[in-house]
Amino acid sequence: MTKDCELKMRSNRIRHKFLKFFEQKDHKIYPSSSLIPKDDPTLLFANAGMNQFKDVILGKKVPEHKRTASSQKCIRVSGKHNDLEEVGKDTYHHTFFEMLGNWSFGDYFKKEAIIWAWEFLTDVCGLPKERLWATVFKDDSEAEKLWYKNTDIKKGRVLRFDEKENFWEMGEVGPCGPSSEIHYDKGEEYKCNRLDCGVNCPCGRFVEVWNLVFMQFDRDEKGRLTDLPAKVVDTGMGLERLTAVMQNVDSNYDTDLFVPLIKKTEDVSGLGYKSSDHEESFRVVADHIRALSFAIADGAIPSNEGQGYVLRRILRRAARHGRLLGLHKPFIYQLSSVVVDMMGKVYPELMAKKEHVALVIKSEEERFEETLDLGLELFEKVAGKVLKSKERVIPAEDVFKLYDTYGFPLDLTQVMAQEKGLSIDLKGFEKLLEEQRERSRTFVKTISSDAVISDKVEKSNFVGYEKIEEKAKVLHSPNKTMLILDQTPFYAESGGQIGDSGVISADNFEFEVEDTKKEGDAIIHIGKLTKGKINDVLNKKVLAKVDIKRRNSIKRNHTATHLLHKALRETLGDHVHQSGSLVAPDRLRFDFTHFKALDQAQLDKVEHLVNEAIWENRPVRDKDLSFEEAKKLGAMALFGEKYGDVVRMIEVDGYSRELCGGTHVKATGEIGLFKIVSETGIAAGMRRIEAVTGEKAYQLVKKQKEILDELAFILKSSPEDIKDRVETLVKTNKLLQKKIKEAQKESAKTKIEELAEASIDVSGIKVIAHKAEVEERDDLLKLADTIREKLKSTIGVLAGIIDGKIVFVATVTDDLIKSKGIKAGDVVKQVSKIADGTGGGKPHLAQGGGKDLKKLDEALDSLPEIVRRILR
RNA sequence: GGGGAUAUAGCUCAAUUGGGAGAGCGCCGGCUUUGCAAGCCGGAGGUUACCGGUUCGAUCCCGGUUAUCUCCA
Repeated sequence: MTKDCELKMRSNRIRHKFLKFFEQKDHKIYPSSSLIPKDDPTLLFANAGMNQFKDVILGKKVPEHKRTASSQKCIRVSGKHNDLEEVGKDTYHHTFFEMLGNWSFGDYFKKEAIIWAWEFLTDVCGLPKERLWATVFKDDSEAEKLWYKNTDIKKGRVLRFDEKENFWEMGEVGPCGPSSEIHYDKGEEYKCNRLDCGVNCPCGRFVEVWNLVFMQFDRDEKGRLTDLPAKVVDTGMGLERLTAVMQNVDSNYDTDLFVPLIKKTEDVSGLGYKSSDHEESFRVVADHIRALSFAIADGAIPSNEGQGYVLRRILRRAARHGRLLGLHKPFIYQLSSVVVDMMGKVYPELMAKKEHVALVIKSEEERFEETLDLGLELFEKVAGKVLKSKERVIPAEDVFKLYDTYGFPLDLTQVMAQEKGLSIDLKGFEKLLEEQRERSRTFVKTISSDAVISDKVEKSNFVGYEKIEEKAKVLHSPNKTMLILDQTPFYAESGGQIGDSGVISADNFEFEVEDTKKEGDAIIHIGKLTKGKINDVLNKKVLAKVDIKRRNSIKRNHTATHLLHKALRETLGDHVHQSGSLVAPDRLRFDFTHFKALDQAQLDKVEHLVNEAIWENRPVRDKDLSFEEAKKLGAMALFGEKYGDVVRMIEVDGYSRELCGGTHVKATGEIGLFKIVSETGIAAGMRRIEAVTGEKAYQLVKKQKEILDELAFILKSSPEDIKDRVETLVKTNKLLQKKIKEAQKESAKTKIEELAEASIDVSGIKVIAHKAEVEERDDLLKLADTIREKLKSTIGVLAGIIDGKIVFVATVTDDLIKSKGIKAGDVVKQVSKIADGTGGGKPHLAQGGGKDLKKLDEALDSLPEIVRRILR
């Protein structure tokens, strides 16, 4: 092939050629793992090709294949050289990128890795040899020799660098080793002014294309290096960079991986990428939409914490740059379909979740508008205050609060301040931001590295599909609460199904298993020792017995989950995808993509479909077959789930096929009964259904029937008539309450008359002191109201005992407030004081209280004297 | 993981120093009218997120929990 032809090679073709190349070298091609790490809490997103092989590299798992290759979806948003805020400023940083890589786990090492890398770049990609340079670690003469001996790289083109450039490590401890990089020289015209401009120069003339890591050492806590028993080759080559080199363009954004996105943004905004002053904004939007589309397709959702919050920030940054392009309405979601069109064939999860991705992005864009609106309001308040005070600068505290608490972008504050002829205290702002950083930093705990190589790989054989009890040998016990056996019927938590519990026993030994988990190839029984010593059973035979009743409940719920999945797709459409699942003994929970709440009719239909499948008592079979075969049969697979060569398919006869490693009933009839308990929303475009089966479902129905019967009995009615009965009861109850209120008012009136008659005259003011039998504070207040309504020139103090304490309510009629300036608050304060309390309130009505019940009468009796005092 | 903020009627939000939980919109009913977000009158709707503390008394003060928003890591 000629060079010119190769220069136009499209990115899809480059990716394909890479994988084919290594397939021909006997590598097993792995699909990319999900961007959402499954079993790695230290990782927010997949960020390297090796993520999915971590357990193999750490020696926790035996590799299925010794040679593998993949094109891995990666997202990097933090780290030394990749800050989110930097993306778009230059032409080569990205949040989302694809990493091409090949691996050897204890198979070939440096020699082949170097030869093949060279062969691929020069032969397959046709890159000119005179433009390629290689680097090796300064102490790695072996690699240097291999380069010169096995490739026709020019003399002097293999350079040595130190740890910073050419030594790789996973953490403080664990596997590590030297690396060798291949760089591409873009040419003399890119040379910078530095005298020593060359490979690794920051000017960008030399592009690092490929990094080959040779893991050959294991570093322990003391920093000592020992040889790894099985050496590992781990390579990584960014597809975006390679494509830019291959397509002979300066910028990754000028490759066919980005051009369609930029073009679409041009269409939507009406601006030109190169002809406007907004190149950065175009790049930001094009980059971010890729990250958003892929991450959401893999099941992530923008939210306010962790991984979801990263997505939210990416989206908001894109939206902000969209605004710079004049796009003030949601538009990013429209770009997601371009991503799907470009890459949907390579990453089918994009295709399947197309609508979901657009919907989630759109609703998140709308949410951002709300945040901005709120911030706008606050800004106006702050700006108004500043203008009033005749200052010209918005204080740093206010700017920071807008940014920190309300998420109002700093640049927006700046622009809007300018429009009002104001400036902002930027220095002060930065100081506050730095203080905030410092605060956060001091609290960061160092995550202890789990990169500890076990001395041996423990492998437990799972026999629980056929058996629920089995004799087994105890291999290892990391601590008193964990046991690892050579084989076990205990199912380890996986695929949403929670781990089994049960008992592991031997003569004079008993271990209660509360939960079962998996780590690498080892199945770990977690629980507590109830008899004997663990040391007595190490390497000895024990009997592992699963709690069968619990297991059966789990089986029912798991098969029911498959039926539910199918019924949902039947009822709502093929856009429904599982996005989470919990299978427990007492309930099942199923999360899926759908845009709005299910109505009662839909829920009824789903529930009915599932129950129908149960009544038909369909046989349930499991089959081991190849992934391709399963796909051909139309089995539902979970995107992002790792599947080996051989997959297990659960087939409900004539109903559903799903890839699944869980335990299931033999026939659907065992499920008995299926009842949906709730349907709720958990995020934009996501719904959750909770349901019960078998005995739990029966108990639920039974309980409800009992409640109905009980109600019927109380209402002296039949379950059928309850509804009518309650309706009339509610009606009459309301009527009665109304009547009571009226009656109370009526009796209050007469009461008031009595009180008025019993009042004491103090200088022409009627003074009422009355102790009332009341239930609550409100009754006194209502009575006081009536006094004020019916009487003139009156001061009233009402007292009651509530919860063992005295409550006083004082009221003063309007004419007295106006003419004499008497305040109910003053009155109640003095009265309460006598009973060891205090009080206060408004002029016309006040409340107080006291703890000393014995003083109640004395307090009331002294009211006339208090009034006299106030009048003086 | 750390900091800041919010949680009151179906929705949007009020409530002086702690002292009787409100408005607008929406909903229901009536009247007046036949239109363009109509007018008038009446009504329903609240465990002030949850738990605890201080107090005679907590929407308000203090502590905790949960949810949401937001910044930092």
